[in-house]
Amino acid sequence: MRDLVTGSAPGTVAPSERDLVERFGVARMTVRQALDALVAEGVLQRFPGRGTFVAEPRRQPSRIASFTEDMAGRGTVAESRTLAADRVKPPAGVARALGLGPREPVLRWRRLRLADGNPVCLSDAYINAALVPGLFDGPDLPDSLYDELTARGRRPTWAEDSLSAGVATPEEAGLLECEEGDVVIRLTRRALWEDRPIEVSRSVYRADLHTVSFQLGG
Amino acid sequence: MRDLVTGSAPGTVAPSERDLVERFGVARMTVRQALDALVAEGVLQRFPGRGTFVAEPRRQPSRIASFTEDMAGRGTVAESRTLAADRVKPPAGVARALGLGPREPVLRWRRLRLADGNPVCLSDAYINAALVPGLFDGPDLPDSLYDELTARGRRPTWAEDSLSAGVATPEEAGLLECEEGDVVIRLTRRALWEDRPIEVSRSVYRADLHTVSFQLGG
DNA sequence: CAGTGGTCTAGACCACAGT
DNA sequence: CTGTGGTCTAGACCACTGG
Repeated sequence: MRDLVTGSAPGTVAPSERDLVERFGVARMTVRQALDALVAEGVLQRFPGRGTFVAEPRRQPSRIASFTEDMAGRGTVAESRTLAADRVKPPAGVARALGLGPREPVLRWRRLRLADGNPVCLSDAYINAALVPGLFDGPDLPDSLYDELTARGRRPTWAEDSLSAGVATPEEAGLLECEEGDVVIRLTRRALWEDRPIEVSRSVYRADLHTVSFQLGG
Repeated sequence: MRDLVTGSAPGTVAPSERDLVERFGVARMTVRQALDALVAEGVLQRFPGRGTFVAEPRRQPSRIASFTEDMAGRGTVAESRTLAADRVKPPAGVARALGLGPREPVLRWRRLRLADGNPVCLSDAYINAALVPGLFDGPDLPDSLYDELTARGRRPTWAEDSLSAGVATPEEAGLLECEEGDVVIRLTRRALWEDRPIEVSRSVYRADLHTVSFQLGG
């Protein structure tokens, strides 16, 4: 069904509903339900009295992207160096954001992120261990946190990113290969899976090497 | 129809489809179409074999918000002081982002934004004059750009916000009542209405007074 | 005018939950 | 087992568009 229109240029007329009824030997309500799905996806657009047309591709709001995906979208090569991957007693703010008590197990994954070879970001991801058991137990660490969460059916379904700006601490400056006091962007993400907090991350970006962007819908 | 469930606690069972058929003396396909709309809105959720239930309120991704709306969402009072509202020859970058030639008319609205009385943001909004004719021609300026665009059926349908960080210039520091060299967040918005660029704005926030956040979906 | 999508009817059979 | 939503049929009338 989808084959009839996908690949067609935006603005192309789709076959009329009554056409499809004959072609597939099916009731019109059935045709409409199939078309309804495509309309909901934004593939088709209906105009009463005129017909059904292939829609202009919709601009999408930002989805929840990982660093790797973000960089891929910019056409730059992301690298990652793990500085720590362990079980920690979470900082109080992180425990609160994860909705966990101070004793509940939390995994931390500290990474230095490079874009095209330059150190742009230092990130600490705190993960609710109960939702991703054995994450660090394999012989190797996962290549990508979000790929691993996706593979386990735990990819975040909602997230809030909060951005502030400040200056690099001595430790941050050392890792990011910049000067103490250089301007940095601080990004905190709180990510939920099915309304349960699964990941809280704190990232520090070198402001001279990185801008952060978001696409917003209607 | 909507009255039957709205206001009910999440998790409440809705009347079954066959119930509604009898109650309204209508065909089941008709009932389903009505329910489909509520399901699409996220008000209801269906479970095959069990029934239809009032859904948990969905977390929403960020919509395109104005400064005023953003502040209202945080429970703080927004004020605005207009520093300039005029027709300008746009900076080259702005003209490009608006998809206009350097000669086409662009309106600029420069405002100082206060939150709870503190100057937190200096913003320049550049507006495609052709899409909002006579915006500044009335005896008074509009109270809110986005309210005015909404009233004219021109509220942006899509936008991209890009964030970077830096330090305040002497001019910015003077207006924002901070020190030259203080850390600031720079936010550029490119807003489209029906795929046509309508507004480009550049805002500078005092990093010590403001954080920016975005909610992301799936 | 003929053709389009929008809506509706009064049935039907299916797969699936819970008892 | 009964009741639920999921899907489907073979019609019907309406409002709207375009020639």
